[in-house]
Amino acid sequence: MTSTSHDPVQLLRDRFISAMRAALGPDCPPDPDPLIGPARNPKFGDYQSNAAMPLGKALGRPPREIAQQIVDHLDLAGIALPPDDSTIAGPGFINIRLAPDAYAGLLDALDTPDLGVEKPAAPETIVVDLCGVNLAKQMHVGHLRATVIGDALARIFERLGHRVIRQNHVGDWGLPIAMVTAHVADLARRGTIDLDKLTLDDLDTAYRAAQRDCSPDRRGLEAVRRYDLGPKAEAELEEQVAGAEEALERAKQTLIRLQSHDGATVAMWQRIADVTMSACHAICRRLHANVPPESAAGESTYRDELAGVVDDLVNRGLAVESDGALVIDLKDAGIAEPLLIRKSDGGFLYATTDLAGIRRRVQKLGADRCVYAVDARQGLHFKQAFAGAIKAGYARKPDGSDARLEHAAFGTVLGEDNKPFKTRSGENVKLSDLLDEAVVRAGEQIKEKNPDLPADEQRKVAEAVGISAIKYADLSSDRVRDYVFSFDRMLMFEGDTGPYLLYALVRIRSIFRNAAEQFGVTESDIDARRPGFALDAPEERALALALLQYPGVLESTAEALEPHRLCTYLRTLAEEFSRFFQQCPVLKAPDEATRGARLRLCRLTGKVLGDGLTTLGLIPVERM
RNA sequence: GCGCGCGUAGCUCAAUUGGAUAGAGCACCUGACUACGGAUCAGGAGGUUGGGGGUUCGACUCCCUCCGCGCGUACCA
Repeated sequence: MTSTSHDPVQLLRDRFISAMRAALGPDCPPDPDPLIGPARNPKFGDYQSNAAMPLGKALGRPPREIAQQIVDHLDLAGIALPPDDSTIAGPGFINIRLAPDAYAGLLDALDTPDLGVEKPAAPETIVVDLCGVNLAKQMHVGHLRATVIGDALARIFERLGHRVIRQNHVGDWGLPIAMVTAHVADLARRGTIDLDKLTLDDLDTAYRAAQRDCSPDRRGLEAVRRYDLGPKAEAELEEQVAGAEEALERAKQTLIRLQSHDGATVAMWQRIADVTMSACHAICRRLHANVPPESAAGESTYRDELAGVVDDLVNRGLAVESDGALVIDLKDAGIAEPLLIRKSDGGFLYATTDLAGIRRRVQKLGADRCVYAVDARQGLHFKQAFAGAIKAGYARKPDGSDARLEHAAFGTVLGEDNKPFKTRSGENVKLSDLLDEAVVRAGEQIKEKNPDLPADEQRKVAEAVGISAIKYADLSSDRVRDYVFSFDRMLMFEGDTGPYLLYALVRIRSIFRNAAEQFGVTESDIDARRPGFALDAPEERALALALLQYPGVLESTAEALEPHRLCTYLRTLAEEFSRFFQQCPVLKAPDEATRGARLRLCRLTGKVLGDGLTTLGLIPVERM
């Protein structure tokens, strides 16, 4: 497999594979992996191969001997310095230092419109489950993660040239939704609310009221009777229980009417859906998360498929009865807990819907890969649903293989007290309030640090910085871990934060504003003339090495479904740029050639940084 | 009970998936042509990677065991 890549890792990989084949002959594995990566420590070189040690183990020979053999057959012409005494080190590391004149060529090759990211040979269709709002409920921090992480993953796939289909699996069906529908209908009938001016706040309140009204306090009633707390308390609770049972019954009737497409009931439900979804889409737009209306694929859209799914599973003997319910046994997949697909009362469960969801994604949407950005607490559920879907053949692709089904699980957002992020009274924090506060705080800092910014730009910048800060805080640590939500930390303008990354880009923009003023040179001039890279200073070479890693980082981020890798990379890139910027004068460079070379380096850094930030879903600005 | 996840510097987090002397940021200390945006940079200090055992050339990473925290464990989604 030859590569036309300009990514040094790929180039070195090809050279190493040839060398390994030549050096080891029949001992060489059929698909040798040279294990090339950026050098762990710059003092050893720029890149390293770790292939000799595992080979030594496999062949039962000293790894250094194997390393020597590989090096003897290694042709590094045009890429790296020829091997010397320090090439093989330690137990058998092979260290590579790029040839000084290779840097410029590699960077020049990277400086294409797609920044070295090659179109995939076979683009995949990847369905990303994200956002997952519920009808009649405010979005909160949980939705923040599902939206921000899901959108970032989707953007990364898109950036790599895959076909991405976003699915907002809206919780818009079932008894809880029927409860709130019935409740809102009641309120409307009594004239307590105005349907024309219905807000999500109204619905959120109604949702909780409906939940309460439909939960009979039987334990309370028992307790009152057991401890004989008096006829008054007993009567109150009896009334509560009776009322709740009645409300629950009405909700069930409402659900039946919904299922049978009763006009007035459906209209009420639709009104609730419209209000919820327009609020959801407004928040997503504000978050710069691409969750368009057409990505909505609520549970309701599966309602007519569920009976078919269950019949199918029963007919094929995959689902069996157990205690009156229907289950799929998954012991052969190593899962003790069976997957419930129908309740003993005949109702379907969310697993049923998710099976139908997988079937639709793979069979109808053509998914090669289904990614679910969903809370880690759903781990067992997805393990079961995936195993069940595979067992049922719902994940089978036309070529006979199974689509990849992956749960991009994320941890809980915690408050400063290390407990799940809630208000003091134990309520979920509204996502919109959270965004507001981040923006206000960002605005205060911007006003202080850059008072000359016109007021309207200040507002725009504060919005971008505040939102980016929240998103970066959510994306920058390992997905599955819980993290503590702290405005103070995420909005620091230094350190590992969104604002710091935005700032690095702002400095580059500023250089070009000055370059235009002082020398009449613009970014598009640099793009057109493409002045040669110089890369004499160590800071320039370090920055160049960082830039060259970009395509590889995007790949590994997509493979692992871990946006924090891209975050870490961008922060390192920003740091390398700051070092370069500190050490190497650009506009005050000693001569015109150096100035041009450094402007070109700034330009390319700006492109990669800007591209990376956008790919994560952050919002770059010109000034801040 | 069983299962899953987590435990790394005072704090918040990384570690190319088994590689070299475990790295960053905050906070702390010392410096930087009086600043191409200092919202920066250079340096210092800070560690028995929860404990113990094992696997091997090599372990934060894999296996066993114990401790602590969180979550999940069939008719809610």
